[in-house]
Amino acid sequence: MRGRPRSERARQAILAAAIELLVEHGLQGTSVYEVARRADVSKATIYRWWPSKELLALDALAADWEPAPAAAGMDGPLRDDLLARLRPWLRRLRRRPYGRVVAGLVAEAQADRSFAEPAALERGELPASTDFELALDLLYGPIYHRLLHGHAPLTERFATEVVDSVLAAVGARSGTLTA
Amino acid sequence: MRGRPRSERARQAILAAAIELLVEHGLQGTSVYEVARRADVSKATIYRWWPSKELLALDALAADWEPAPAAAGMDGPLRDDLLARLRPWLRRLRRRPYGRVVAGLVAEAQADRSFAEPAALERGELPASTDFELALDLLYGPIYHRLLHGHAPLTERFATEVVDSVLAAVGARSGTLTA
Amino acid sequence: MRGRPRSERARQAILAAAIELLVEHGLQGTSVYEVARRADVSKATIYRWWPSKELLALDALAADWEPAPAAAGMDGPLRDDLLARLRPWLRRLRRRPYGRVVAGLVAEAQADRSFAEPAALERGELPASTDFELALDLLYGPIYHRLLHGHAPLTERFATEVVDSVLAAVGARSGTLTA
Amino acid sequence: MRGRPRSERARQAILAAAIELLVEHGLQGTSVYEVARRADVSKATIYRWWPSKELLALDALAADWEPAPAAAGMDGPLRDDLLARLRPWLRRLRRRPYGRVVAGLVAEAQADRSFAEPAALERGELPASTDFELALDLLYGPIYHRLLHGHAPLTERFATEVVDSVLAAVGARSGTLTA
DNA sequence: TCCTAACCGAGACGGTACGTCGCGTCTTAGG
DNA sequence: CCTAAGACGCGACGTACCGTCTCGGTTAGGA
Repeated sequence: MRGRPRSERARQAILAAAIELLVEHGLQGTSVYEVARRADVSKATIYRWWPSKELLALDALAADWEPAPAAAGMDGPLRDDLLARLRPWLRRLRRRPYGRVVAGLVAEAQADRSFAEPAALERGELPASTDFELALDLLYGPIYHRLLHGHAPLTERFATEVVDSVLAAVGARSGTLTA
Repeated sequence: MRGRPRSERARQAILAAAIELLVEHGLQGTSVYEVARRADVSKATIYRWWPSKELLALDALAADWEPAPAAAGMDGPLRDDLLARLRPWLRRLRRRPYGRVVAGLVAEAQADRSFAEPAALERGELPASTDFELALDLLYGPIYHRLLHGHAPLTERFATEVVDSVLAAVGARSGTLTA
Repeated sequence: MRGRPRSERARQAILAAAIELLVEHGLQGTSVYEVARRADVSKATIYRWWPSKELLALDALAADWEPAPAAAGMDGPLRDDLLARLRPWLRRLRRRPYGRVVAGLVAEAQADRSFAEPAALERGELPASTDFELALDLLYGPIYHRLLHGHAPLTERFATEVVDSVLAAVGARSGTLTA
Repeated sequence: MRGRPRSERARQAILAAAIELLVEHGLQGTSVYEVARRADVSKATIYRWWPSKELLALDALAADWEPAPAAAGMDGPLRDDLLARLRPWLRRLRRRPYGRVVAGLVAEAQADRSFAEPAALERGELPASTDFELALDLLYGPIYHRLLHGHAPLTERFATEVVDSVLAAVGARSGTLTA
């Protein structure tokens, strides 16, 4: 590889400054200039690596997301598995007011659906008749709703209730679920 | 009251132009100048009656919402009542791609919670132990999720499934409801 | 005329700030932002009326040029007439170090030739054989040279010498001039 | 002296690319990056040997100037000597549109005065009363004026006329010279 | 022969200014 | 009192160049 290597320090400083400003002021309220200033970096350096403020925000969000906790067991009952996945997610959402950022991003792009996909379907635990898209809506919908609406906290109990609600719904529809 | 009266023609033209541009380009992608141009109206006239672009968007959205269908019966079973309320809502959402507007508004303000509040609680039909906030999340969450995510259509069937899911969940938690 | 009228105050403040910065820092060293700041004006207002920094500089230069002193008599001998025109010009050039600005502008545009054109030729005082372009070079060239080079002052005596030089040259070539 | 020697190929390629771009786009319109690209050279290599774009331009201009034609005889009459110096200069100026470069450089630096200085003064041919600075203005001024203004070609005849004009002027002032 | 200093290309970096765009405010003239 | 027209201050946008700075790789001497 030729040329001066990309500055790792700059990359991290940019992402750190970005997430800081984003959770505080939201996507609209965050200017690239201010990110550059806080990161002690040139604005051009930001645009060299991120084509827009929005994609920087997406990246900053992802980077702030602590590395997935191994996701561990794939073999327990579905309920436990879903909870094991949701809980750390909510824990992170509680730690910082990501709502403003996510709301801004939702206005531009689509969220990623890669989270639950492999989890349930591939293991065949869900009744064959289950509408998978529906399950996603029932699972993610309430969480996003509460996150964006901010009318109630994203507690552990809430996670349990959402998961149980999905399982009850799916079970009710198929009449087969153990849950 | 003296002086020239407010131009009703201008009001309607503004709202019509606004909703048109909003569903096409989203909140961010819509400029007040362009709304004024399309409505053949002065920008100042817009700001005389709406304090900001966002509030204009909210108003334009509300105005485009066909007048509520009387909301009629309050006395049927809860399931029928919820469905009677959701169905016309989804019908309107299917008519036009409101997703982009709503996403933009969510990024700024909070949605209104006035819809379901009177419906269920006041009638005491929900089990006493029910977490009302949770019910709201379970009901609205999936709909917003599908609206904003756009991964599947907001069909009548979807409405039924969401309502049934909420009732199943609530029933499961309280041990009393089978719907 | 409809709409808010252009702010005369802004126009003058912009031109004043511009010429001030231009004579101090030259064309390159003057930023539109700084002009805006000093004039207590928005940068957009500048670009609304001047398409570029260079054209603003040209305008600022012209505006700073005190209104031509009537140019009066057209009937004296050519020598007196040329001197009457050159003197106030040099006086203004001495007042402020326009060299830096002019140098910058010369690098972009062409100077105006409207000054001497009507003066001599139309009065037929110059010998018919005179190469008019040459006369212009002989008259303006030394002045610009001294202005841009800055190696000697633009004195009254210098003006006299340049004019006499031109007349001597032209007389020598034609063998007819009174001078 | 150890280490890899400076690449002569790079030096020449840089100067060639530079003068090419300079006469085409002027000093402002020429970017160091583009010079590097055309010369197939690193930008750092340019800055290792030239401290700034302007000094590179000066060097490129000098390099493009064909080696002085020996300047030969110092013993002829002044008129012949001046013409012998001016003619090749104008010939070069006709070859390429150096005007844009020179204008750019004038805006930054001062031209060199080394050309005519030794020529006349040291030989005592000019009347003692002559203002030497004035002679320089009268000689160079018209040439620069025509070069930068571009209103007429820098012909051989023009050179003759300028020289004669200077001599006439100087002669007229001193009352001794007829040239 | 191989070490090592000075070179070279590539290209990322901090800065600074550019010219544009949109917001929400204002100042006119006119209905 | 309302309206259209449109200029205004503000502030962010994304781009372009400047001159500096690492990198890895190349090319001579001197040991």
